Amino acid sequence: MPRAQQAERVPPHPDLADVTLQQVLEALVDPVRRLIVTALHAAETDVACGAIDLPVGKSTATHHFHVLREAGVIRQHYRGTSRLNTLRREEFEAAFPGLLDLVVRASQPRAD
Amino acid sequence: MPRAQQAERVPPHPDLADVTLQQVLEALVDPVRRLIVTALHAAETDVACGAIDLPVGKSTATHHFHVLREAGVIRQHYRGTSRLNTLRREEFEAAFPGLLDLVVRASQPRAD
DNA sequence: ACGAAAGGACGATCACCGTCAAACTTCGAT
DNA sequence: ATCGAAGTTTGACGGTGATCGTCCTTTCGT
Repeated sequence: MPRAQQAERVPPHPDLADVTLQQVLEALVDPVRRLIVTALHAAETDVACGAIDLPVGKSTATHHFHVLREAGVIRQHYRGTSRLNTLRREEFEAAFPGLLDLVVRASQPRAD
Repeated sequence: MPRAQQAERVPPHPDLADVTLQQVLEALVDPVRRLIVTALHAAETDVACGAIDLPVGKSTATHHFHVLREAGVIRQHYRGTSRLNTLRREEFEAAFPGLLDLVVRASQPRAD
């Protein structure tokens, strides 16, 4: 095992051109996953999985992050024992304009 | 039974302000329902349920139209033995901007 | 009045997806 | 070297929703 220089292992991320609307809708239809999206949107920097408190167990959380990553919604990379997450804002917005806004907006208390 | 003048029975339609993003995403995540949306979008006038050919049986189709109506996506009214459907374009667009466009756009062969 | 056409209601089935617990892996710190 | 923290993997379970077939209802033609 090459002890290289902290290779910052990166799990596979899809090209957003290869992500289908079906995938994206399936990803965003789950309330827990929208919670994650909302939290990441509010964050200024990368956020570790455990830093977002979710109403589900660890393994389920892992699953949700996985789904979001495969749908091109978030980007993940390791740092130490943590996995940091970010929204793929611009990219995603370009591919599915308006969608993230809808999710974020719906999470806010209606204050018209 | 009052033989009134063809009362054009109308099933209950939700106010779009009462429709949640959750509902809408659940409605649009189904490919068959997106097919319906696409067909209605392409149509110039109201369309009967049977006029859209779907890869499912009659009762299933009825179910899908029901879900779409409850999610505020379509409007339905009877005419004779048929049930006519329309998209609630402006209303829906105002409540969930961009969503219908995403669905319609995704249904078209990628012709960038 | 009858029959056909267009839907709707109902019950059953089936597959999938979210959930959890438990065991395992990695990395950092002591 | 060891321990703990943070995730991951795996397998099992359960609920929900899509689907179908069948039967019922309504309305239009004739």
